[in-house]
Amino acid sequence: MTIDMELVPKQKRAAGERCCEPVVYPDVQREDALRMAEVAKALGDPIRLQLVDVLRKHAGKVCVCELVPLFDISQPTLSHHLKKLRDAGIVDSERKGLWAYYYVIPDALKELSAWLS
Amino acid sequence: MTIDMELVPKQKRAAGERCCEPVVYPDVQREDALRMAEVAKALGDPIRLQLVDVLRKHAGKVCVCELVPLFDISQPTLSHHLKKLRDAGIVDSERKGLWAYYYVIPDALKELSAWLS
DNA sequence: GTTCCATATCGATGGTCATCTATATACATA
DNA sequence: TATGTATATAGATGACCATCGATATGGAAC
Repeated sequence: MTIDMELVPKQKRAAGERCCEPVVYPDVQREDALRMAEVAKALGDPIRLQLVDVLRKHAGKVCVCELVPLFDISQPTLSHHLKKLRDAGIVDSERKGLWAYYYVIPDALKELSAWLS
Repeated sequence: MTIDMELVPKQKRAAGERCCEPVVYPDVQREDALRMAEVAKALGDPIRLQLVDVLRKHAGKVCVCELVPLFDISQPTLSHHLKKLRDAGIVDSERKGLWAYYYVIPDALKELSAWLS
């Protein structure tokens, strides 16, 4: 890309000095950033991060009733966190009678993980 | 770990049925989760995620004056985002005269990246 | 010294968040 | 049908967030 000289500080431009190397536009476009930031935001709470950690450790699906006693929060608050994770597309759930089973959606963390590494 | 039978629903316990496999405690402990969630939270905004993307593309340090025109936000708002990233330990800055240079701290994203993959 | 510039901070605003208690929902048991 | 149980939703509260315009800071140029 070219440099818009209007963006280079005037006082230094006269002396031919630049503040730094030409800037590089983000490789990550706005839409990619929105998608990945949504996932990162959902992981930006320690309880949700631990929830995802527990769910990922299980091959199968985990009952909410097993998750509640792991955390020092009320059941509605846990339910709220699970909803946040579901809204972010990280987990999904399945109902069987009274019980609800949650699991991590395969590849849900793939894009963010790839960008991070 | 052992299962606390008090946590297993009573109606099903009588029949010997379990809701799911025994739960596994998070491998990620509270302190690890706090640390990683702090990083994830800082990346949980599309502008900050793009900022980190731009900074990572540069070997050296990038002047704030080059960053401002890349985003459709005011200079104070950009400054606020850079502060958030610095508070999260993701970036650091250096002043030279009027200009401020930001760069990604090596390995700042390492722990979260490793956990994600 | 005075003016100009890049960046950071301040103060306000409207929105979102995590959490709780209380309640609803929907299924199971007796 | 009546009662109990697992989960979700509703409503409230106090804290935090992204954003802005205005201003402060502190260095550079004239």
